[in-house]
Amino acid sequence: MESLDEIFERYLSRSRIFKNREKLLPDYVPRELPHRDEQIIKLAKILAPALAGSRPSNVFIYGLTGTGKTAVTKYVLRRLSEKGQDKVLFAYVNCRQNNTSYRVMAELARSLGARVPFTGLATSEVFKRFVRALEKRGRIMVAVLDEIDHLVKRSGDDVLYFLTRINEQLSRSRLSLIGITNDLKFTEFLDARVKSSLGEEELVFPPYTARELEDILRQRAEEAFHEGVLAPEVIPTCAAIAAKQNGDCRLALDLLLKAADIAEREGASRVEAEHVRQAQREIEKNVTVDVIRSMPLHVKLVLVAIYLLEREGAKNLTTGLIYNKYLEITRMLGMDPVTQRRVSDIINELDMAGIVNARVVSLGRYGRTKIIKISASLKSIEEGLQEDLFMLGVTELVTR
DNA sequence: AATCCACAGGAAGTGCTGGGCG
DNA sequence: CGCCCAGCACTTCCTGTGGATT
Repeated sequence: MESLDEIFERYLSRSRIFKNREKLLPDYVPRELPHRDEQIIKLAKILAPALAGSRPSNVFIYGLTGTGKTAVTKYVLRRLSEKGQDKVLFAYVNCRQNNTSYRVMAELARSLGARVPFTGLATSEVFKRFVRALEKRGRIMVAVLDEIDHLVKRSGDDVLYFLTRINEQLSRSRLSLIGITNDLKFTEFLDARVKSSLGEEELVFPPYTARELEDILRQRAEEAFHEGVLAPEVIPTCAAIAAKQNGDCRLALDLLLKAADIAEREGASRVEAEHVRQAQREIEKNVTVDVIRSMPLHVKLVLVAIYLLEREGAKNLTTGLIYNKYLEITRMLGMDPVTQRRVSDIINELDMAGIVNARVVSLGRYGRTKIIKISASLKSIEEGLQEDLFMLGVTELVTR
């Protein structure tokens, strides 16, 4: 066991591995974005008219996670605002975090300095405040709606309808929209008018190949690490793992960061390929554990039911089977159960979160149901559930 | 070809929290 | 103060359905 002194000392005496750790964090936008020249130029051409005072076309950006959509957008906007001084207004809203009409509008209005409480107002009131604030500024505004599919799936396209037509209500100002999504089929859910308006221009981001990921990592590594601290296989390993995950650059960078963190924690002088593999396991586990921890109680109880059934060796878990087990658990705890309808939704939520795998099948005479399988590791499920079960005094359910 | 199971999953509504606004 | 708002977890009521079995 190392002493506290030793732990703090390592940070005081500056890292042996990191030169600048921040350059690997997900929200850092580097000075150059390798292999995205085409997209950068196209986006810049679309947005450039803003500098001349005319409204740029709306843009729709597609691409899987970690293909550089957000980075390219932020990069181009940053360069544009450097050139345009305060001619152009910008707003960036992440619709995964702000996944309701109200919250998106509140973010946009706030970016213009309007005062909007985080709850309490009618959405139409927030619309009004946004319009008023924008009109007062008398500028062109470019609003980025990142992960816009989350918004539409939850709250419909009313906000988008409003935003795409907002220019009719403005005389001194203009609004352009950039919609970013990683769901390629998502436009199907859109109102035709919204779809055509938002899709005035389209931009596609293909996944990075392993080679391209290596280039990116090398460039970042140069900024982030001291020379010679990476074993030669480290970058190719990160790139290869991430390339398998749809060429997800965010994952590649995260792997590199975590691997280096692990190496540093160990007091190693170099990052080795083994650290990358450890990092991979840690990332996978952390994601599920965090997701489970933050879930409402009954979602956890349903997960306990699934977990127990799976451990009992039950095959072909169906909704009904799980519901019965869940009822048993709530009875044991003396709690009121939720309805089967709700449990059906909970199973879908668990599926969306990647913790279980649920698919609807028809068993003919034996009805139509969902077949559920656990897809996360049992260990991380145990870890995610532990605290709550401890509070309920039933830890023994999950630990043997 | 008709039947019928075991649910899926849509629509609308409730009760609660945490906040407006005048 | 009273009334209104959004969001969330959840309920109630409901119609729909793929395909093995009759």
